[in-house]
Amino acid sequence: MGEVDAALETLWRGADEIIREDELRERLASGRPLRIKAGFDPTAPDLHLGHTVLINKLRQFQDLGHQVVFLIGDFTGRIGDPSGRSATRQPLTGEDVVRNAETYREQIFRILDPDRTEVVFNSTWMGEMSATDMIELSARYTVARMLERDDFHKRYQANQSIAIHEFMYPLIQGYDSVALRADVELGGTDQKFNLLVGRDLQREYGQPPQVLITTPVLEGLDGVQKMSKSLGNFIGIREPADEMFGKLMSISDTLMWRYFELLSFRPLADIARLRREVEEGANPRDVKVELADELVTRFHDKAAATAAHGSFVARFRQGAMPDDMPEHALEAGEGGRPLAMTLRDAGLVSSTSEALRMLDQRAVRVDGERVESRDTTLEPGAAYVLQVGKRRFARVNVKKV
RNA sequence: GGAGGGAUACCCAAGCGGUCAACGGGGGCAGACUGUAAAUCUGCUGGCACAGCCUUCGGGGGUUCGAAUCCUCCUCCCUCCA
Repeated sequence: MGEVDAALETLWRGADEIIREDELRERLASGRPLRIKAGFDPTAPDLHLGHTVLINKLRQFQDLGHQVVFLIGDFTGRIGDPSGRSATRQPLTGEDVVRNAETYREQIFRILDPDRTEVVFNSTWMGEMSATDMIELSARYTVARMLERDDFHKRYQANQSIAIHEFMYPLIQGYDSVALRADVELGGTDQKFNLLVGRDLQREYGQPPQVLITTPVLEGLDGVQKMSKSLGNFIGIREPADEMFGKLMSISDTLMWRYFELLSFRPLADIARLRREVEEGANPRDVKVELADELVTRFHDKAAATAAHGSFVARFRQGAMPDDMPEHALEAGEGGRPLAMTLRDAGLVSSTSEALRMLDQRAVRVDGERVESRDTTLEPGAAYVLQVGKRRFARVNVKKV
């Protein structure tokens, strides 16, 4: 198998579509470093594993010797949100953008090679466009073609409003490719239309059209909905090692294979072997541990992963307490401190009512001993380890008044 | 500009004068079990100084012994017509 074939095979992994493969092959064969573009929203710089599917692909290109152009869409971000209804969204200031960009850097370089990454802002060229330039750009695309985009099409059919400026976003995104002379652009499957506009505009401006690679949307911890911060089903790449490890262990045995395919860097043959082993009776838990270990190592380091594994086993298999837990010093009134209130004040539950429910459900432990009575009080002058469920701990020092 | 429809707890969604702190589902949490914070089963899912009390059904005012349920005004959303 030739070098180009090997490269293509790597690039296909976890990719949804490559448009067009023959063009990509040709460019890879040219031997020159290609310019690989990926655009990011200037807001929400808290990246999670879902974002890394695409970033991993950028990394693969770097490993093959190509240059990544990490585009921050600050121009569009400063104008407002494209999807009509969220008029309340605050436009970002220049300072916000700079700060967010810094946060991006800090995060993406856990995966990307800084020497082969260029971070650019589209305000650099968009900000200088005159009204004339803008109209010229708009003249290169038609309403009918815009309406090909699924969401525009549906809204148009359903007689829902489409603001004119919404048409501008794909144009601007496409023009970015022109300005950057992108060879390849990566995006989620939901970006396909916008990416295609880039191809058309490049042709309009006399450039060879970029190759598109779309990456699938990663499911969140629930295994059904896409991973997103707002749905709360995400694993942030800046999360502490223990948390990351635990969350990965909490995904279902089925979802685990999807994560292997899209997030692991292990060869596909390895993964196929693991799958076979599980089918033949190996414990899927142990395979999941390997996945958790690899990913925690990537975003922290090997030592952190080992430690996280250790505390996971200790806590969930052997019921041990975590090494560090939040501590609180609280005062007791006459006759001790009611446990329910204390659980609330220590932040283990959100209300005394919830504390009482937890007591009823036999979920509360004090110093490792299960407590069920609603009327339990804690004697002043001592420290206690309080636990709700398997994961919530706090150390409380009850002081005499 | 005109005519209708809607707004219920984290989300979806019942309820249409008392038995409603409000059915059901999702999500979340907990317990059991277990080879995992998998799967499965069960329970819980307004607040409080908790066998009682207090505040919730878009907002205000009203009718009534009693309202999420009826009347009225207001706000917002949607559909159709222009």
